[in-house]
Amino acid sequence: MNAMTKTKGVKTLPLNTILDGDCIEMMNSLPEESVDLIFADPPYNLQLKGELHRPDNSRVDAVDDHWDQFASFAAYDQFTREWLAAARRVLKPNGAIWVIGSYHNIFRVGAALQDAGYWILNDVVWRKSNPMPNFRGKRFTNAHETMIWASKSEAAKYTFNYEALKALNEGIQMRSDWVLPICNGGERLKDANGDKAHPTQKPMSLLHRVLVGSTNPGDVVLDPFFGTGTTGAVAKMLGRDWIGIEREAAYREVATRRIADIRAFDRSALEVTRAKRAEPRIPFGQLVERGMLRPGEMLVSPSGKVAKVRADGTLVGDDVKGSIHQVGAHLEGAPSCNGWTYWHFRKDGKHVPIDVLRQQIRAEMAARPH
Amino acid sequence: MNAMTKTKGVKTLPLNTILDGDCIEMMNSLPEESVDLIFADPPYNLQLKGELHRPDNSRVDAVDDHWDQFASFAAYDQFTREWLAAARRVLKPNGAIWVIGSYHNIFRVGAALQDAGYWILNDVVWRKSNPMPNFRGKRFTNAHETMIWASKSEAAKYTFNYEALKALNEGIQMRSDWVLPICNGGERLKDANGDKAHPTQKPMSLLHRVLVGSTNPGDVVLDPFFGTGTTGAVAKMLGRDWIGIEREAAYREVATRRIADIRAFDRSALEVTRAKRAEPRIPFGQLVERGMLRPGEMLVSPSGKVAKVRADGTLVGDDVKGSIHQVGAHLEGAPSCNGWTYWHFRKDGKHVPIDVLRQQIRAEMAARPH
DNA sequence: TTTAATCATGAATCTTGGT
DNA sequence: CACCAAGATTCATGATTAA
Repeated sequence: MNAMTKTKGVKTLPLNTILDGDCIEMMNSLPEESVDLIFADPPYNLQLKGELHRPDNSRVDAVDDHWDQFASFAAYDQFTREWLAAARRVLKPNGAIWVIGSYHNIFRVGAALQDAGYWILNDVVWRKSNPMPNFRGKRFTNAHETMIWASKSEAAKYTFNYEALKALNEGIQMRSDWVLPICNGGERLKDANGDKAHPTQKPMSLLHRVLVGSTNPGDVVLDPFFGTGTTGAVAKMLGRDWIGIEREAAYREVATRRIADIRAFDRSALEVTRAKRAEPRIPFGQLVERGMLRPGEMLVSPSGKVAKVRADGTLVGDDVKGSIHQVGAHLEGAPSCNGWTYWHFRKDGKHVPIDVLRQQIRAEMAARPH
Repeated sequence: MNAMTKTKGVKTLPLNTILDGDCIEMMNSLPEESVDLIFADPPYNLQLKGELHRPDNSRVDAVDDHWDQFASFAAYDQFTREWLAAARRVLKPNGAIWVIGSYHNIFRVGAALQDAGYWILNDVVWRKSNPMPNFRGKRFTNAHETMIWASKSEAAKYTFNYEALKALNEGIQMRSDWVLPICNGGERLKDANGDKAHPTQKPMSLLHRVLVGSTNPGDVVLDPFFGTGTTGAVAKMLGRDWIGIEREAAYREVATRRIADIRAFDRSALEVTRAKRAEPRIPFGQLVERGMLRPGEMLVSPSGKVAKVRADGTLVGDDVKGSIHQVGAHLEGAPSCNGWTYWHFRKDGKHVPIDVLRQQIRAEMAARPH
């Protein structure tokens, strides 16, 4: 599945390929609003010290020389703002972006994201289980990196596979701090000399969690700083389409070989636990229509409130009538109420939530889709 | 020890007192280059919209105080730059600053710190052991806050008590992520009505680690957003001098009473700081994320039942899907099942319990406990 | 008196689809 | 766009109440 067109625009989307060139130019060559997710691992600006030289190469003596400091950060800021703008252009309205960085650059990236109109959803800390120690004992072990997850706008309906992430975390909702080992061992790519092929290769486990959590199978994932292609490798595994941009030929070659060796997981393994919201909606009245509940039958709540079922699928209680949710909320004096779990009917002398009847209908619908 | 003079300047340093007024004006009234450390917990600019209810319909008591309201990012940035400039003026040349924040404000603060000429030494993540959950399941649990530790300049000889922190951390060098509980229980200050005296009181354990690590006894610690005075309380305990600035009379009164009750070098201060070592709970999903098992791979049980691994760490078998424990229990018709010992994967033609993979991860964690 | 069950709450940018 | 209604959604901890 190469170079397929997925948009209505004139330009085609070069799916599952690595583009050779500057990330800003290449992003600007792609169709507008065409990708679902961007994962970006931009330069960390660690060479800042080197940029603290004047144009004539004289060394800056005073460390509080604001002009030089500003000039250096300003250059990084300008680069950041430009690639974030280009990224924004190719992102679908309901798309999202992840950016990873360290304290050297992440504050500037985060501020630029906000200034560009992105809406931060979380900052996520990758807590390294095996970081490099601080050898000189002058600072804290730099044991984490920071990722920012942001939607294109405040109003965007971003993808978040809450239930899948909760399942990944053994039933407890996923937190903003992820403990994962750094990339080493067999996963770490080596060049012909046996040296590491890329200085900052990210672990696949990190991308696995990002892509399972914020994309669906078939989505298009763009990585403008592709490096050795961890994003593409995990995207292929997980049945997502990907686009990489990388200037360095050596990285492109390593990434190409690497991704070619990846086998995608079969489709059924990619199905993840669905959110209830994705289930088909069943009006309460259908339970009455199908005879699962009889008009006139009394429902009870855990707190002992009662209401009577009417033929049109509404309830009537003391002083109130309306939907199962409205009557429940009114009787509890609560701002809202999920009537499906609140109301119970009597069966074999026991109280059973009416939600089990809804589940029966859904099971039937799944067995006979039409 | 009140109102002692510790500098050569004309102005005196109002040690161990709370100054009433705007933090910028009050800092500008202090002598230049007179304090050793600044700890700042500025407004976060949360920009909350409507109300939020827990699933049980109770209302979340949000931070909606007037002091956290800013008209725009630009207004917040200007405020930040002004107080950071004033802080810079009172800081000794070898002094340092800590600022705490969340993703709402910390990127702007960090960029402003760098622009003002501060030199970031570490960003430190406070990982909350008991954060508030994300009730609506729309994002990751916001389980951490970020602190930036910066010296006044790149050349500054900042204080870092490496050995003390290593001792606090059971002999292993202190990392940039600190697991500490939020402030609750008896430590949480209450007002006359029994409500929390301040919406964002920080735990003493956090300040303990900051002050042990980056000050010496007799140093002067300034907190321009004093609130209920956690910084002053811990400073007094640890034999450091402190200066607080706080506009709200109610907070000043609570802080004054609180600090008066503190006894220096209270043994309990040390006990509070010791973080409990987290139990190494390993979600099954981590085996998938780490590539130890592949989505689509089949697991078998001793009784011959089979199930397929999915990308989100759930299993799917005949007629059932869920966690390794749920699926095992269902297939055996048992009330419960230990999936770790029940399920086996195939390796070199043999069936190996998946618990072996969990033990591998635990062994890695034991070798590198943090 | 002891133990178990229940309740309260924390720096939160916390829904979605139809009319 | 506004408005309305359906209905989905929580973890750890300490205090309080019940047994």
